[in-house]
Amino acid sequence: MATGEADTARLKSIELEKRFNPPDFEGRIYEMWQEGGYFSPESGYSDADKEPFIIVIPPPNVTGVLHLGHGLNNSLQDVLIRYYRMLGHPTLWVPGTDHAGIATQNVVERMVRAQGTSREQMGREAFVAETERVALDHKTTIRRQLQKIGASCDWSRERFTLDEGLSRAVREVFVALYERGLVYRGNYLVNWCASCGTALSDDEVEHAEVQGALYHYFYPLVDGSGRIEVATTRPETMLGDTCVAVNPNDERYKHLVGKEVELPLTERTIPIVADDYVDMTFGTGAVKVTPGHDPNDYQIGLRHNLERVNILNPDGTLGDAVPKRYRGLSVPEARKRVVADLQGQGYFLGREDYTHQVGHCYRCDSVIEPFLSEQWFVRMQPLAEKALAAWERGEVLFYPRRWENTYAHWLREIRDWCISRQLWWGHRIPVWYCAACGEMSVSRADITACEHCGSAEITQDEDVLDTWFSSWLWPFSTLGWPDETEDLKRYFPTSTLVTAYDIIFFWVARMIMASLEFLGEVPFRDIYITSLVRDKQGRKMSKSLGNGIDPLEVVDEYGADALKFTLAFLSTLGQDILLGHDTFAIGSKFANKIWNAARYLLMNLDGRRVVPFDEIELREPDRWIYHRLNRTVERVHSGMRGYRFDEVGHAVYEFFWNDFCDWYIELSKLSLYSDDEAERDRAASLLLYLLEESMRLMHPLLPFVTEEIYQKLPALPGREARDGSTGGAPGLIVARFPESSADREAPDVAGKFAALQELVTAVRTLRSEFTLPPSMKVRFLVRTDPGYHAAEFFERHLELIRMLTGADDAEDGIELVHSEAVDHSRLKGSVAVVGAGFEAHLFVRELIDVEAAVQRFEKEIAKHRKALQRAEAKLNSSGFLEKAGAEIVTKEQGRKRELEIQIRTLEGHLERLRGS
RNA sequence: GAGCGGUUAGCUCAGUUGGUUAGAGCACUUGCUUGACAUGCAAGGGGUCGGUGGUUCAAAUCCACUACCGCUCACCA
Repeated sequence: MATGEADTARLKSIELEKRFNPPDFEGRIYEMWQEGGYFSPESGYSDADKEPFIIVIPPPNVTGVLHLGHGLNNSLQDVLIRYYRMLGHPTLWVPGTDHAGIATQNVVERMVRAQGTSREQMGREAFVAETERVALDHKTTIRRQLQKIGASCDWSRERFTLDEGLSRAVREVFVALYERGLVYRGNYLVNWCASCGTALSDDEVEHAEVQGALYHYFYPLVDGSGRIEVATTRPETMLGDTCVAVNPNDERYKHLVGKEVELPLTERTIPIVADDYVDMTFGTGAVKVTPGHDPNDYQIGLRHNLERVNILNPDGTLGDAVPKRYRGLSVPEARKRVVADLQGQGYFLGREDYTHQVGHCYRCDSVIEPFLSEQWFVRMQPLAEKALAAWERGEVLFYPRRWENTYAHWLREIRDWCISRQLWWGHRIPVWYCAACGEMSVSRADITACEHCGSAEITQDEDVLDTWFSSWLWPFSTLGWPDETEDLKRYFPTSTLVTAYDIIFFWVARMIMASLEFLGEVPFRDIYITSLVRDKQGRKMSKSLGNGIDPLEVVDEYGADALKFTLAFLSTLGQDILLGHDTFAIGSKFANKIWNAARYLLMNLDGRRVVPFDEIELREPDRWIYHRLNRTVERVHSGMRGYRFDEVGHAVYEFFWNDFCDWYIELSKLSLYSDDEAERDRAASLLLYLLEESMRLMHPLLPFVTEEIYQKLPALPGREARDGSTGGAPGLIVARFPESSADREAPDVAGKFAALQELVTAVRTLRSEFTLPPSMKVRFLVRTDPGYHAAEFFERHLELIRMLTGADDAEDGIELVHSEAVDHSRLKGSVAVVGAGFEAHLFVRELIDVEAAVQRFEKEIAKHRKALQRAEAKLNSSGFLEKAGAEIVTKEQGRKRELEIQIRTLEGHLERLRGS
């Protein structure tokens, strides 16, 4: 560079706030990103030849606000998005929310009840309008929260499952599946939640063990020839019994098959039938059968052509099918009365405690009743087969792999999907029933006349569709399907799905089904299953336990970077994360470290000139740090590719803190404060280049602090931005991600530098053990074995060693000797520390406790002897010598030699110490 | 009943294809106002890898059995 330009290129020092305070810049930085349009795949900062990288957000429910699970999930999505964006891929993260039918309706119902009204009083239209208002509110909150944690979603593409376009997708799919015979309507036994007032799919029922009872009683034979004893956990259902079943091979009952029994408490008589289903060994071997209220009984009923008696009303009370005295009672009330009546009338035989599994509503935890009703279903078998085949062909990959079992198992055991919900909040089922001809019309568009007879006397199905019936279309409905939009062409299929394991079949498997059915391909290739967030005791975070952590509070307290970095750092593949509030100190401390390192470097720029990188002579310590950086870059890339966020976090943490701050910045002080102007420029420039590259490397994990620092950096010549301009990118967010390169590899230098670190640490350890404060300069002599690989390296970096060990500044502060041994006379007054291939003698004998030093040596010798024994044992074993690889044997031999030397050396020192 | 995961320092977790003295963060001990950082610097102590048996020259790492913890799935009245 021409010296004439020098003055104009002189830098001023740059001030960063002394205190690292994320709120000072996070909001401003996010705004800058948004205004720059960087969140869009068409930002102009991506490479034309690269594949787009697309994520669709798992849409949070509009029921509430984000919890820490969302914090984790979205932080990791942001890490991926930012990484691929910096790699130059057109990158799109589609945000949005889910209308969450039951949950949201429940929330709003509670709200209106608190206001003294009710859903029924308000009427459907007003209630839905109110729900829309609440949903909008929550959508706004959720968006703000995602922005606060730094999510770089493309907000111009935000979607909601009830949007016009997505609703059209829902209709298209419903009607198309109906046309293909995959959607049907029928009167079947479904899971009914009386409290929510709706049917549920099988997957929405959670089984829990309940302490109940097995009630025994009998039914008398009509012909008076005897009786048959049954046992049940649900005696009240006997009011809907339509037969008693026994096993056809059961000798005890063979003669009774075909006979009738009286059904107590009712006026009815029912037959005894033979059915293979009945287990002769369980209970009495005779089963009361209620096809209207038990799935097994339902099957028996089909086989024997039995009547199905529905004893319940939709609200869970007993209905008109039962005798008057039981009508209107709740199930528990009815159970009591039935048992009491059976006792009163002499049918009751006793009860025994019995624990069994009972289905509960996943939303409200009420007991689920099998309930006979008219519902819409999806025939899942054909869809499941496709989804299974796609997985078998390797078209989707789970991280970690073991979740594929969950996926495959669910698909193999697939059952039809009940999709109607007796709710008001959701996609209204697009079916109209005609009062005139009795036919139904299934239509993509709203209709005003019956498609069969043209009558206007039609009414739309009152029910709405299961929320998941819209969620399963999310990866393509958000991109515009069923229209053939540009987005759909460009950005479907997406790249990676980041979600939790509890919705693998609710959502993940179904999305794959829907995509295969309607787009002909899987919606994403990689499925990253996040860890589950728990509290420090390992309990699931929940509202009722009050042990949840609000991600926004974490952001307020520590900053969004701390949230993101900590979660990534702890995200090992398939392990739950235990978190307390203070856990986020991990990220917070690291961000603080970054801030302060940058602050220090930038405050020391006054009068410096940035030397173009190509003109800088890289010396050994520089080659060492670039070697370390190169290895780190590789670790980061492989960690990102394998969704090993913990690896990525640890890699950058170790590099930046341990290598760069603890060693490189420290050693650079020698140059940075030298008298030589050119040397200072050289050092400052290298530090800036390293800082800049570190910011790029760490940006996905700590986007805010790295961007803030990046914005403060002076222009660095030779750094080309993604848009072709020089001196850097307009935002770190679109700067180039570091790539590893072979010419940065310097294993030889790295090995020597490690030796230097070993020497420095050894000296420091000795100082520390004898409490020689850093301010006390010491004099020492280093002897290296002949042929020691780092001998000349030490020679070349004597000043460095001097600085790092706190050695005396005098000419003879450190002396290096390369020979087998040192004259004992020269070691008077020293105490030694022994390393592999070298020993250091510190002349501090009069300052230390000799007895302590003796003990130290004894301990050291004992340790080495043990290791030597192990090595010798190996080398004496013929098996080892014959079968182990030559390399390993050589290594072991070298190790043995080294230990022998060290022990001999240590023994010599010990002797001299004792003799003094 | 079936399947899956976990069991490694006081705590929370890493540990690639089996190969030297098993790592990290936190906590702990000691010493430091060392030209940015006490959210810091330097140094240190602390595990033989749940148990048993096996394969191997060699196992935290592979195999079998077993114990405990957790999760998921499952229609036995």
